[in-house]
Amino acid sequence: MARISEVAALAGVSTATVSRALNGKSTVDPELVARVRKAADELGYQPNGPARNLRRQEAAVVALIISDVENPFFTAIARGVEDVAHEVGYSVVLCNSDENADKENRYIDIAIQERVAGVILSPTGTTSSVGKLVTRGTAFVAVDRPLPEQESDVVLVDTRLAARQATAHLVAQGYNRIGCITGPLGVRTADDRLAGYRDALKSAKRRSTTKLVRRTEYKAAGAHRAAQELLNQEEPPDALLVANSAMAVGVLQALQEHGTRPGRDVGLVAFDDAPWAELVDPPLSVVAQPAYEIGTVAARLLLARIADNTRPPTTTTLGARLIERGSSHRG
Amino acid sequence: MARISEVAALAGVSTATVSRALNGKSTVDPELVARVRKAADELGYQPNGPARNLRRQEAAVVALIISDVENPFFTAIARGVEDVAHEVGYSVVLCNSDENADKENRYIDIAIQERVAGVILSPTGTTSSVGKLVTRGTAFVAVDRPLPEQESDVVLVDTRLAARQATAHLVAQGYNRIGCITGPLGVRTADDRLAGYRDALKSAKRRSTTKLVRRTEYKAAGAHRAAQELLNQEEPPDALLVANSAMAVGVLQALQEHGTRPGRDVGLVAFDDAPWAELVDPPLSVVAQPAYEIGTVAARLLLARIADNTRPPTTTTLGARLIERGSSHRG
DNA sequence: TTGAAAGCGCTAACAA
DNA sequence: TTGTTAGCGCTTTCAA
Repeated sequence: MARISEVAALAGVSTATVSRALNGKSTVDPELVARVRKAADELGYQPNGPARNLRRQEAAVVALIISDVENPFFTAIARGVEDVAHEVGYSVVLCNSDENADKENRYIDIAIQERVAGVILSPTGTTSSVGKLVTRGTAFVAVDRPLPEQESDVVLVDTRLAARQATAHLVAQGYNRIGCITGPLGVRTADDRLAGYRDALKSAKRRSTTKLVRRTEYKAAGAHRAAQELLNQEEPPDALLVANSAMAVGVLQALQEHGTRPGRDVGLVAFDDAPWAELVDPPLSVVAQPAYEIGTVAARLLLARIADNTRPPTTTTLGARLIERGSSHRG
Repeated sequence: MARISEVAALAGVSTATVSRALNGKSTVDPELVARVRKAADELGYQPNGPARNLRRQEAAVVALIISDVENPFFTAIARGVEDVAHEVGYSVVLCNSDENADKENRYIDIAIQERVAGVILSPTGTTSSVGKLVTRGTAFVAVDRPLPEQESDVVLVDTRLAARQATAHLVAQGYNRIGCITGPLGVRTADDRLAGYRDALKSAKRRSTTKLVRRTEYKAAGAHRAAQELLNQEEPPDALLVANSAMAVGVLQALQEHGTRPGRDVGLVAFDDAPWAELVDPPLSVVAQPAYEIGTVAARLLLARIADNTRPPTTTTLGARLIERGSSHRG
């Protein structure tokens, strides 16, 4: 593979000039730039990234560590990040932590080792290994979930309020025994959605009982089991707040198997506006989160922090939007 | 950030010994290994990746360039690749080409610059810039779609056969005017699915007419328009073969708006077994592709090629499976 | 405006 | 088994 010295030789200049010419540095004779370009093209020259990054002590790369590549909420965030990062010449590498603290930790180590310019991550929540980033001074931004230590920029959705509104909507529709299927204990969004659900029951003067609450992985299978359990209880719920769209799949399956019709028999609101939400019968009421915007905001914050790591940390909270459809109406 | 020389100083050994100890090289006194480990821990030492990669002339990274991060088919491939790569200590960086030859090209350049060990990609199909990889001797494997030049390993699904079987199934169910909504001209899977559709019509002695065929982006919006057009024709189709699950969303929407019931009014089979396929009414018949397996096979082929780039190129073709559900039955 | 040369941090060849 | 040292390819002072 061609090296910079070969380009220099072919163009009849020094390697320093090649470097300057190719990196668009101010002061190079235009004629030399042309000669260098031509030589580089002829040789199919591609700069050696590791060498460049070693010398520069930083790579124009941001790492995005998300907890589930198969969750459209996170892939939408990824698009937001990409679009902003690419505008300013950064590459984005996507890493899938799978809601697993070990994998998260591993990817953080890799990000540090590769000397990426910054990291955006949705922390798994447990013993966040993010401390390493802080001590090393690597710029980073948390998305979707705050960090326990909270020493950084973070982009959140007011998910507790959204859960409260969704639950209040179910109350207003006349449902009486409203249940909740949410994510694992310790995952902040899961906790917040549960808290919002309880907030709403409280202001409606409903008793909230743990019998109507289930916590499970943010996946279809867990939610499926949880819904089955709830439905088979002596006093089953007549409505459910479901904490994400993968879970909604499991819940809808369970309802189907149980011969229970959403809306009429069991009111339903789920987080995340999946593309298929309008296709099921009745259409699924959802809490739509501004995922793409989370990504763009996070990327801009990260770029600002890369430029100046002394900025005070900020918290950006975006709103979610309840979209009422048939699954939360008795009619 | 701590350097290897600091670890060496603290442990009272040379940098070479630190390097050997930390990389698990055969011959180091166990006692020294312990001392080095301790020193490294104390300093929070993380090796400098660019320096290591520069020296080694290769990074233990494989780049996976897929055409749509939001398509579950590709994210499932990504999981397969990850699982295999991680087993042998490689990291995977995921890049989203967005079905855009420029972005694909850009990511290929980056992969070359970063000296990744190998590349797995679903080529956009046009003027594949993959040639660069070949000339540079970077290992790579194509997935989902073959390359025009075809000088490499490739993992495919027999999508033409699958399309043929799906169409034959619609014929067998008594549908007469079967249409097809497929992806853009030049995208191989789109072409193949159309060809399989035509194969089936031919063996069933049905006339195939371009009036019942539409080509569009592999997205919901395009398929939605296409379905509307088809339905508003004088002689609308009474069945449709749809080339992926994002498109199926658009088509189902169009049918809903048109007051047309899948199965009874318009038979429907779509590619890709989305998690929601069983939730719509009637459940959607699909062609399930072995996406995860594509990923694992591709990753293993890539590893083999990294180890030995002189292997003859292979083509692996996996089968797809037709899952008949309500949307392709008149009853 | 250009070139010579140092040096980023690591690994591996060679020497001891 | 361990240490010394060269050098991976680039960018960037410093000098001309």
